[in-house]
Amino acid sequence: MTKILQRNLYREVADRIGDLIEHGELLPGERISEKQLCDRFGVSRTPLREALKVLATEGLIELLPNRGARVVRLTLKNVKDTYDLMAALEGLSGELACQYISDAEIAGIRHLHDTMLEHYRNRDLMPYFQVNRQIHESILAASNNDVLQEMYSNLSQRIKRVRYSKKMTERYWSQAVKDHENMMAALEKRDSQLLGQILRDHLCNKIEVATLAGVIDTEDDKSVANS
Amino acid sequence: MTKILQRNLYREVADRIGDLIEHGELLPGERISEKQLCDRFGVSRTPLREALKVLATEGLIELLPNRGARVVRLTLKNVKDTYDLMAALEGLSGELACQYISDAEIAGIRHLHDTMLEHYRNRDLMPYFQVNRQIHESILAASNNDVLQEMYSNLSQRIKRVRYSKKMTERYWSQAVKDHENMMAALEKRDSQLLGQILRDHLCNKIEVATLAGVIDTEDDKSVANS
DNA sequence: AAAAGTAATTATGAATTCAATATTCCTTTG
DNA sequence: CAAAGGAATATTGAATTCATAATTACTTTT
Repeated sequence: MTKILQRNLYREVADRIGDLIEHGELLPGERISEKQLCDRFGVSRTPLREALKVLATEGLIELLPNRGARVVRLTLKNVKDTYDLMAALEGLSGELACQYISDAEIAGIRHLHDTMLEHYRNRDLMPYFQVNRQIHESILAASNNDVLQEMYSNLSQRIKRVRYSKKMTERYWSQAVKDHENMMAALEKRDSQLLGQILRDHLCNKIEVATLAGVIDTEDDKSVANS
Repeated sequence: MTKILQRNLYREVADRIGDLIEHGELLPGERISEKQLCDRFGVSRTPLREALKVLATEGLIELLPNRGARVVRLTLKNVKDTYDLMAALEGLSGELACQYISDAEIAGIRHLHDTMLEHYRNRDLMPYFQVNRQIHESILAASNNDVLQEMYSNLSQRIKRVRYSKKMTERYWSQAVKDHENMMAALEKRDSQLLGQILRDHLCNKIEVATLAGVIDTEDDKSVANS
């Protein structure tokens, strides 16, 4: 059932440019020079330009006619909009998961959940986040909706580079854990409406938005004055 | 506030290929010949291939390495998945719209609603659908979430070509109209939770899926046997 | 010296060319 | 006569080339 991954050069290049953006080697608002990237990757302009077009449709860069491309500058509103959307998608994933998930899968998620609680008790932030993500991904996978998963991963991609801000107040954290307790209960009862509701309201997302205000691109970084 | 629409050649070509797919001039599973389309549009292969890459990202075609491209074959599950997702997005659009919508905008939608009822009373199916769509689009626009709107229109694009099936049983139709009455009421009260719920459950979508079974691409049309 | 205008340079947009892979058609063999 | 093998053809993948628009550097003028 493993998908045949087609390795076109353009896709390879697009992924690597995506990495550069994610890791901050290409900065928001920064002009992307074709020649520079061609030299860097050792490819000609043809596949590189194809990659840029794809990245533009994926929402990571924007194309300025006759003036090249630049990394999309994420505004606070933009990120907030994206999180709202992702919350809705998570809600749907929960509803659908309840319909399709197997006992074994639930058991797997229960295990992740318990592991996460352990990390919470030890206040191990990074492992907590990692398992947390695995839980959400497991539910998404159990949703049995390919289109949903595709969309979610696209949105996730877009905001990856600002998602590192992992500050977490005790108050928010304990609430997030409570949410997860409720999620787990709803999932084990296969209560699709309830799980959907919890996931839509799960404030994990809102927390991040709240803590993001300082991280988001300001208006005056690498941008060139445009007419 | 009107966006400067960039008119790259590749984007133009992508749109026109999209039209060909929508109108059934390129059939699902059909092999897309680059040369043929180049001649048709009078462009070279460079912008055409860029267009194909973009269309693949948008989910309208699929690229087979070294074997060209072909129109995505929509399965019933695929369409169902897409509708589920769109319903979730509509729900979100309703929730958000309640927060941001102005009295004037509500009045506008009320007017559309009354017009739609008139078409329903006269059993004018096409005008009914048209105004119906306008209502949903107005709510979406009032959501004030650009990312949401972008995603929705992409999904909409994908299934456009099977969305023509406009059969409608009396029973379903009257239920859809009732849904709309409730929507209108929720919107005028700005009850975001309620409107969200109604839109998620609005069976307009499910109707179409139900009537689609016969329209969807079968497994044996234009496809070439692949190893 | 600052601003405006113009030439030179550079970067992008698109077509063409070259290389590699797949497909077709024909021949050969069991 | 069917199936397998191989040459010829066509198609795709990627680099190069040509054309056009934008940017920069320089000159001129006030």
